[in-house]
Amino acid sequence: MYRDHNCGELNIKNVNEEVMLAGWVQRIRNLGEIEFVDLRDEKGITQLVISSDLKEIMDDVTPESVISIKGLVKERSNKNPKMPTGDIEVIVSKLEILGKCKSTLPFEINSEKIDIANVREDLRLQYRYLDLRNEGIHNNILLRSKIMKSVRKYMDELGFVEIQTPILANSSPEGARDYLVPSRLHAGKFYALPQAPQQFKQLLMVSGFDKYYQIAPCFRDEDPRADRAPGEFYQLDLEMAFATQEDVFNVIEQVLPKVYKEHTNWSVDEGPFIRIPYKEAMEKYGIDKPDLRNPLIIKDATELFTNTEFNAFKGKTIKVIIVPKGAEQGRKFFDDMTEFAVNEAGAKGLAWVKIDEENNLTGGIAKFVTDEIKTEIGAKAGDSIFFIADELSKAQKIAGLVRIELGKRLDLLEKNVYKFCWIVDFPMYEYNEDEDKIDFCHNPFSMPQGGLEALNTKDPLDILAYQYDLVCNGYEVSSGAVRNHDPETMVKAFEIAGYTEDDVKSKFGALYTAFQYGTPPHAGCAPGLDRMVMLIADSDNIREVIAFPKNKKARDVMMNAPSVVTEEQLRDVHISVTEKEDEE
RNA sequence: GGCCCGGUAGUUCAGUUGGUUAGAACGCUAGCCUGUCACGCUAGAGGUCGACGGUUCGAGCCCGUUUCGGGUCGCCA
Repeated sequence: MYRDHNCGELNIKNVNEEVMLAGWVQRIRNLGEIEFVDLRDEKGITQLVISSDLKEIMDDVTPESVISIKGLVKERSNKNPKMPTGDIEVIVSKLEILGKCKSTLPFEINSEKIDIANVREDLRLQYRYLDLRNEGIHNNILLRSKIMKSVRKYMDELGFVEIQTPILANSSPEGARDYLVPSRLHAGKFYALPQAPQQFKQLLMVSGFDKYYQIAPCFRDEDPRADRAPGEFYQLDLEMAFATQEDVFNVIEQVLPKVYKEHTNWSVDEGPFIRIPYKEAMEKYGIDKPDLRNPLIIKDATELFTNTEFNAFKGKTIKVIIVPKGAEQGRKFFDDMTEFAVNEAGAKGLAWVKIDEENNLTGGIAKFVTDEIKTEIGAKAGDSIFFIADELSKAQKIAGLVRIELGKRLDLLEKNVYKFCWIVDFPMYEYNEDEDKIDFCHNPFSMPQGGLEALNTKDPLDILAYQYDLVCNGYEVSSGAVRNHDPETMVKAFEIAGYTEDDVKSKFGALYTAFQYGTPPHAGCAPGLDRMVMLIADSDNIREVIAFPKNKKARDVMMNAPSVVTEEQLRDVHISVTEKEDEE
C-alpha cells in the first residue's frame, strides 16, 4: 500500500520501472522549478525529483516528515558516486504526506554539518526516538540485534539451552544495592530485581540442566560510568555442569571470537587467549583489566634505589615505565605527564629521565639515577623512563594509569584489533582495612583453589580462587568462576569472611539446601552484552548501544521515570513515603 | 558521597579588564533560482545568558548558594 521497494535497493536495472517508496525526508533542495528530495528509510536513501506541479503539496513537506511517493525510475544525468543509489532517481508523479514533522527539531538529524556526539546528551535522551534516526546509533541497535542472534546461534551449536529465570527475585545481602519491588499480597515484604541470575543458574545445575545460558537482564542500583549502564544491563549468562575453568575458557574462546568476527573487520584474537595471573597483571599493567594493545609494560626498580639520596624515593616501591624513543619528547610533554599523574592518578610526583643518543642519562632526575638502570630494566639510547614511587599497591595503580595515559598521548595502541586475555587466580579474600576484617575479594560462591583443605590450613589472604575475568582492549567483558558446590566448603569459606553457618542458611537458604541433594561441580561466566556490543561498535559510551538508556542519575528523561505514583497505589503495596524529592 | 568540567538563540559555540541594543555558524521563516546532492543567493524571525542572592553607578562576566548534566574516584559479591 505504501511502498513496493525500499530506499536502498533501486539501481540502474530498475530504470523505467514505476515504483512506490516511503520514508523520511532527509533533505530538500529547492531549485525553484525543480526540487530534489533525499528520501530515507532504514535501508538507504533515494533521490526524488519533484516538478513544479507538485509545488503546493511540497509546501507542507518539512524535513523529517514521512511521505510516500509513486514515480518512475530514471537514470541520472549527473550521477552521484557517493550514494549506493546514485545512478538513478525517481521522478515523482504522486506524493502523499503520511506523518508531518514539526519544522523545528530539537537537534538536527543525520546532518553532515554537525556531529551528534556533541549535542547535549540529556536532550538526545529526551528525544531518543529522534536520536535513534541518526544513522550511527541506529546501526548500533541493529548491530546489537545481530550480535544477540550470533550469540544464540553459537551457544546453541555447543549444546547450551536458554532458560529464563525470574525477574521478581529475592534481595541478596552481598554485592550491589538492590532495586526493590514492594509486595501487595505480603505487607512489608519486597522482591528484588536480580543483580544477576547467579543463584538461579546454580540451582539449574542441581536440577541436571547440563549447559545453561540466557541473555539475562541484570539490575544494580549503583552509580554508572561511561562503560557501565545505569540501573540495568544485559549479560550473556552461562553455566556448565561437570565443568572446570578450562571448559569454560574453551566455550568462550569458541564463541566470542566468532561473534566478533562476524560483525567487525578488525582482527580478532582467536583462542586460546593469553592468561595472566591477577598478581602478574597488577605488577606489569597496574590494573586487573590491561589493554594489551598498549605495548608499554611496568617494571620494578625498587632495588636500584635502596640507597638513593633522592628523598621522594626513600623507602618506596619504585615502578618504572620505559617509553621507546621517549627522549625526543620536549619538556612540556614530561610536565604534562607529571600534571596528569598528580591530578588524575593521585601521585605525589612523576620523575623521569631521558637516555640521549650517546646513551647518557639526562634531564629530570638524571643525577639520582645510576647507569646500571639501563641494563637492569632494558632501556636503550633514545628512550625515556618514568618513575613512580609510592607504597606498593598505590605505585602499581598510579603506574597503571600513567601507562594508559602514555598509550593515549603517544598513540601507541595497536589499531583495528581486539586483544583478549584471561585474568586468572584472583585472591579469594582481601583485607578490609576500615573494618579490620577479611572480606571476599570477588564472588563468595567461587571455589577456593585447594578446596576445603586450603581453607583449613592456609592464610586466607594467600588463598587463590578459581575466579577469572575476561578482558578485551582494556574493558572487563566478563567475570566468572568455578563455583563452590560443596556445602561444607561453602560454610567454611563464609566463616573466614565472618559469617556463621546460620547466616549462610538464612541468606542463601535455597542454594545451601539444594547443595545437600547431589550437586555436580559446575562453573560459568557472564560476558556483558552491552559492553561487547560497545566494543564491536567501536564506541566508548555504553549508552550508544542501548536503545533507551537511563542517564547518569538513573533517570529516564524521555518517559520521566522514576516518577511519583498515586496514594492508592502506595496503599496497595503498604508503602508510606516520608521524604520526597521536589517535583519539577 | 568526594573531586573535576560544563549550562548563553531550536542546535553547536564565541563573548576582551565588569560598560551602548549579547554575536557567529548550522537550523527555521519568506523571496529568487530547472540539475542539485552539505545546492546557491537575498532578507528576516528567534535570548528569563540554568535559578536565587550578593558586590557594583553598572553583572553573561566577580562572589556565595542552589539546580541540572557529563567525566572520574568511592561503589559495582
